[in-house]
Amino acid sequence: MGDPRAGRARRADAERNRRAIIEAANAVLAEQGSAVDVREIARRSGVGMGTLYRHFPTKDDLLRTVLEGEFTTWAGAAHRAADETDDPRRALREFFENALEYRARHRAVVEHCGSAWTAPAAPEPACTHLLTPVIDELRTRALAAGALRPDVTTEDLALLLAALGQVVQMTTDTCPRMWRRQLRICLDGLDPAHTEPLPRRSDGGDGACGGAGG
Amino acid sequence: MGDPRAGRARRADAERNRRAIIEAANAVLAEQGSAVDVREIARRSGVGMGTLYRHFPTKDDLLRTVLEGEFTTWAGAAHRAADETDDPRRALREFFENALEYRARHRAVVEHCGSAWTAPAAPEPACTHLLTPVIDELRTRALAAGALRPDVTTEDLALLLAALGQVVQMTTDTCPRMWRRQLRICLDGLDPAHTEPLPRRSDGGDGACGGAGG
Amino acid sequence: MGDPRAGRARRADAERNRRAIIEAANAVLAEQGSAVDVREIARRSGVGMGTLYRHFPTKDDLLRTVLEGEFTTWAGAAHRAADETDDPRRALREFFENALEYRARHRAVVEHCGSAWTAPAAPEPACTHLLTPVIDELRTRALAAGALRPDVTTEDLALLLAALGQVVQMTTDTCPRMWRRQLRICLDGLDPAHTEPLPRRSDGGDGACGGAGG
Amino acid sequence: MGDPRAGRARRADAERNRRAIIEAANAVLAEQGSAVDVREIARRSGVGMGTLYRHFPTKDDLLRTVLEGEFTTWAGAAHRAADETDDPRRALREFFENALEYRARHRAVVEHCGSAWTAPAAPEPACTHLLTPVIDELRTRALAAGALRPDVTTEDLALLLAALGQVVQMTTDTCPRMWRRQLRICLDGLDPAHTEPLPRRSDGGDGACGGAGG
DNA sequence: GATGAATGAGCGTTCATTCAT
DNA sequence: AATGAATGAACGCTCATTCAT
Repeated sequence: MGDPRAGRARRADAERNRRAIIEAANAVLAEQGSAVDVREIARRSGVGMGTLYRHFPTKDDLLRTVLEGEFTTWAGAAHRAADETDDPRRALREFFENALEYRARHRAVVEHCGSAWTAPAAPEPACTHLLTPVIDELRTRALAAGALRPDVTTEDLALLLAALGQVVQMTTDTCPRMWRRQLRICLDGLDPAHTEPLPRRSDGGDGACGGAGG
Repeated sequence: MGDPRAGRARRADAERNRRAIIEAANAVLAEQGSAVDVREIARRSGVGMGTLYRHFPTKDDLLRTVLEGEFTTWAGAAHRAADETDDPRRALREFFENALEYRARHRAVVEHCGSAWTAPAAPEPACTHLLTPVIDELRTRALAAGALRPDVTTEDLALLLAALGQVVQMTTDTCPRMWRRQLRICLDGLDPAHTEPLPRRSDGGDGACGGAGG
Repeated sequence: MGDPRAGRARRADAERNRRAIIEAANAVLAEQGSAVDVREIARRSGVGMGTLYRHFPTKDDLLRTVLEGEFTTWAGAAHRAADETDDPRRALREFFENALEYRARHRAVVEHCGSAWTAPAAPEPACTHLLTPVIDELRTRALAAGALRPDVTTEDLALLLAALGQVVQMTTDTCPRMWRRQLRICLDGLDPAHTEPLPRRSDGGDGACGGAGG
Repeated sequence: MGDPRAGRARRADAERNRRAIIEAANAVLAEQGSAVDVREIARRSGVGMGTLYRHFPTKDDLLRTVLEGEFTTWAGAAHRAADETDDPRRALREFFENALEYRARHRAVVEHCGSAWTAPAAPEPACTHLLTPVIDELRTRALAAGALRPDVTTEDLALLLAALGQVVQMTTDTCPRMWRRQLRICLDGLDPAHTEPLPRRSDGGDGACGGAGG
């Protein structure tokens, strides 16, 4: 009680718990998707339900935190990889390949890849959007190098990524290398040799889908 | 025995109910996906639980019936549309467009589009597979006309369709015409101008993913 | 409508249906006990639910009818058998043996053998009680021949029969001849060599259990 | 971690609940048999459904626990009573009397008394079988004292007990002392004065009913 | 701060009985 | 009179969240 380090110890403990929860949740969500029982996460974390709910007042909060973490580290790795690659076209291709090889195994990640569009006003500001800067960087560089259709937007690439993520999920158990074919098709479709402009995001009108996109 | 219309009258009424259930279920499943409460379907059908379960002994049976119906009419419409179109490339494009415009609004349909791969041995013989013949026909014709990369399989096209269906789901509320862009990219990627062969479905070995592929 | 035989034909038809229902119900109740689904009975009868419920306004009514029938034919057969047997002791033994061999296979019969005591005022006047006269006849004759403890009542014998019926049910699948041992024990216990009087049915007081007992 | 009493305190409360559930379940099962609604048990326990299902993951588990408890205390009491009684014949009689007086009121107990035979391989290892040792002890002692027919097995006694339990159930409401008469008859039938051997459990053949019998 | 027991609305399903035809 | 479809309360069970300790 009077020990001034008690508070600190608590803090440290709490922080350890928080991390344990996130880590366990990450594993479980990767394996089983976001429909898992919260108990399973608590069990794997080694903490009680109360602790879990103290740190994350809602299952959704936990989910969001985990996904933010995943997307953040993902974005970081992607950024570094991009910086190491000189050829912008190859950088883009490898970004997709790595994403689909290493991230699309994570069921909850893939499940929520589309949430940025599904519920853009929902309290999920940071998730898919964390990836946006990297994708945009890759896009800009590829564009500058003439390695990408000129009117491809970041959103386009993000949506293609999400879509191919679903393909990975669908086929991973029965035909794990299948997605490489669809990826190739998409990448080829992004080739600047295709000169016809892509359809407008909207017909005009007011609802121009919010994003600046380009 | 007795009035020959008696049996039929009953039948007619029951059939009306059956259809009402399927219709309501279809609507509900389209809106909310396959996780809905059966009671909601019963409510919207205007029938009691017992009636629903008399017609469909299991929620899954109902689901399957609805989806089979949906896929069957879809396949029929696609077939007719294909027959009316001379240009094989345009036929393929319009198949995708119609599919994504009219079918991909249906949450349960999209949810189950990947089940052929996820659980190929599951008791869902007729669903995605109902579409296979049409896709294969379109593919063959496009191939013959030199309007498609030579090694594109029916599976490839089905997976692209499923993937783009997810894009529709993701964007339909916030940017309903968005998917047309990703579709264009994919279609362009299918162009025979891309001469490099697609990656093999598998690395060799025994697990060649089962499908003949086409 | 005007045909005077129409009514009769209906009657005949109805009677046939009624008998079909009873017969099917008997079979089903014998096999599966009184917890069966009424639909199963209707199915096996070849009639619709409405017909079944027209003849028997309640599952319980049907049950009662079936059981009354069973008990009646049983009682008749037992009566005839008793008349054919001179030795009263043997007659009693064979009554028990036949009952347990041939009747105790009927699950619903055994289940309801005790209902005479469980709910004596219930609307089940005729069931176990249909057997009472035969048992009483056997008892009287055995008593007269000095082949039975003097104060054994008809109720005593009926209860022993019900109890042994349970034994048959318990053991029929795993040890089908087992009940003969317990029957022997009971029969031996009924031997007049046992001179000590049986306990009084009640402690006196008013509730003398209703029966005259015999 | 932390207060060592914390775990225990919870435990104590949970234990109280667990006991409350068992007690309430015991009462309800005694009154209404094993077909009761689980909600009724929860209600009477004063706990929610979740609590009940936390302690007993299945209705069957609860049932089993209650019955095991009931049979265990019963067996214990019977054992102690047997040890206090010198006269083996009287010990056997009093065992039956106590069993029928105090245990056979319990509907679920009586319902499951026959399950050892009905479903010997079912997941009910401990129930009727808990009683076997006591019965066997009583039998052995009675046999040694020449107070029992020589070829009476433990199974015979258990089946007689189950059968008489049914008699208690049948008569308890309308003639609560009735069973004493049938018990006397059975006990008299067990007298070694009856020298004729009991029928064999089986006709020979292979299916010798599994039990060693004793 | 941590614990994990408790809560209860909700889910998929069954079945005795009623009723339109 | 016969049919069998319709009804809906009830059942066994799950799980996101709360709360006493």
